[in-house]
Amino acid sequence: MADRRALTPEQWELWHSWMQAHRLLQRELDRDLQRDHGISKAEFSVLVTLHEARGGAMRVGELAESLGWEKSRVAHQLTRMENRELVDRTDHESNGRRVSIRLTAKGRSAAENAIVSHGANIRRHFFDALTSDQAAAIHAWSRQTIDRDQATGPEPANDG
Amino acid sequence: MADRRALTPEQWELWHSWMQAHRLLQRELDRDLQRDHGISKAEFSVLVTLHEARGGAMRVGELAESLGWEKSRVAHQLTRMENRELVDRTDHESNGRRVSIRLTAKGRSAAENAIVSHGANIRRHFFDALTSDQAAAIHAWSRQTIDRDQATGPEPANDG
DNA sequence: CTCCTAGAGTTGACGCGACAACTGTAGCCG
DNA sequence: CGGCTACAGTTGTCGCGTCAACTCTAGGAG
Repeated sequence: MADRRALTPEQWELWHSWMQAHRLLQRELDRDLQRDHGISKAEFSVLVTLHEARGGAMRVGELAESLGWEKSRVAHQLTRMENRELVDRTDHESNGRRVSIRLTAKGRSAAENAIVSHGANIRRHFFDALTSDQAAAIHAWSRQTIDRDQATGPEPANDG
Repeated sequence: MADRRALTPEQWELWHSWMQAHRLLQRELDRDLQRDHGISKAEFSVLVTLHEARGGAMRVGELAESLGWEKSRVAHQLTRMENRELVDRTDHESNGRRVSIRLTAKGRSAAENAIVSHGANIRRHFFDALTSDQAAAIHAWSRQTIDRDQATGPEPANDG
């Protein structure tokens, strides 16, 4: 079934390029965000998600679901962000272990300031250098990969 | 209704999908490699690069150049791999600080065992979900991004 | 009531990756 | 010779991300 050599040299080259390009892009965006707004892109994602939450508060599980992250990752991230006073955790009154996550004033303003410029950076570093064919290819692969993963291993908590 | 003015909703969706798909893929590949061969993909990259080196030895800088990694990253990785007895560092004879990196027997066999199955996993999780047009588009973007990065930031330490 | 389980959330350990600061050697120039 | 610089490599620190193990609460079965 499988060839002796699983991939051709061209495929290895493609693979290597793809990984490296992705890493370079991530580094670039993270640097920009850090320099201009003092936050990382993981922090950005959390801030924006909270900012868009109606009521301004979410539970950890909702955040994880909405971000597509594992809960433990969210918990760790929130710990770091709480230390930096971007969010706070308030015990949900009388509701046991449930916790409400909220933006602090600092977190809110970081979210609002960062969102436009981060979008502009993504555009500059990514979309501007992308043909529509390339965008379509990447999008198709991404959707497919996510769908396949959800089909084969629905590990991230999925209420249902 | 976000303040997401810099990018269209479709672009944000593409971006978000891509980030997540990439992470899922990496996790999948890393899990497979860990389960089947007891190594990570970072370790795999180093092992294969050393395995293909003529003479079986490389210096840290060559490794960094060949992998497209920063030297500090290589040094940290080598420390971990040395602890796990996958490689060893031998002082280059009488040549001051220069160091030769070599595979151990364990490292060599890990490399040889892992390469086919990792290739097969990459194919299964990545290439099988791509048409050749999509692969070409992704390859083009990757090369473009890497070239652009090398043009804009070749690090001041490298050139006089 | 007590035990048992399920779910939400947290924690610790560990590896990856980036950056900055450091060590040590070679070579050059006064 | 002493000092300056360039370069190769290492180290420390920190944030990200995963996994496994843990705590705490609620709810159900005996």
